[in-house]
Amino acid sequence: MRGEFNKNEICEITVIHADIVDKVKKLMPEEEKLYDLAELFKIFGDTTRIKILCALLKSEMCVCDIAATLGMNQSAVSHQLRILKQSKLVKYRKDGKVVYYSLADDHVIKIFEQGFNHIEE
Amino acid sequence: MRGEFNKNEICEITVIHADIVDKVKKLMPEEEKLYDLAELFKIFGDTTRIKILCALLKSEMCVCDIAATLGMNQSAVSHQLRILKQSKLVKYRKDGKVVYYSLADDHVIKIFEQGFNHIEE
DNA sequence: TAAACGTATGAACAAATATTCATATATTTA
DNA sequence: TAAATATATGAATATTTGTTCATACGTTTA
Repeated sequence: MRGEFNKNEICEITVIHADIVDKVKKLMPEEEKLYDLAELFKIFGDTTRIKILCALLKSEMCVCDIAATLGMNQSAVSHQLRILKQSKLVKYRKDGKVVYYSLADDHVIKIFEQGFNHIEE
Repeated sequence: MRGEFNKNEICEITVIHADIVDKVKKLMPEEEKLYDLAELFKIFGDTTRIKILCALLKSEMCVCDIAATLGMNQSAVSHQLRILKQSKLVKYRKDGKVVYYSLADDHVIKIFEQGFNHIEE
């Protein structure tokens, strides 16, 4: 009874095709790289951030105008902008007390395109 | 003192560039589309699911082999496969009691590519 | 220089979600 | 047919995370 026996082992994982498991294990990218990839997509996995990025796709905007466009309060938008900034998806410039945000590069556009491709079919 | 006044209003959002806000509002995709886009990226925003997809990128695999490859228990993998299945990112076929999963189409590859492009610079 | 204003941020709270555990289901095999 | 096995799933728990509120910071202006 392998199941019962294995319950006290380090790991009760069963393997059916050891060859495939070995092959795929070798082909998998580094753990850290996959972690970073998930972290990146996590940024896109929030409606507020998607809306902000989508707005910046159309125009550079200041914080309060973004808030007005989305119908959200300034604080919520500011918090999310911080996350987008940390992920290097947006950049900003200051003009007096106004801070203008814009897309950091065109990766956002490409990622959006692929996303839309999937949901539109 | 507009700030204090507005605290009792429906909405205290300030607008600096009304023209830009109006323009961007018109150009924004439908709310529902953006929601769906965020939902899609949310799927990619989890390390376990990223690893599963990455494994399936290399080979069709059964549930327990995926679990063995990732060093996770069968239940956790099965739960995540259900989510991937619902999002139509993976498909499956049954052979006796074994269920084999594979990528539904090549959208996953494209989305991965764009993601890696961003983190690798 | 004091008030107003645009933005940033820490803390608190609420909601979402991933994993584990136990168990159910379905298929094969002895 | 009973036992073994591969997978699925509901419930519980723990963690993560988004929003709100209050307030701080930095800049402008009266």
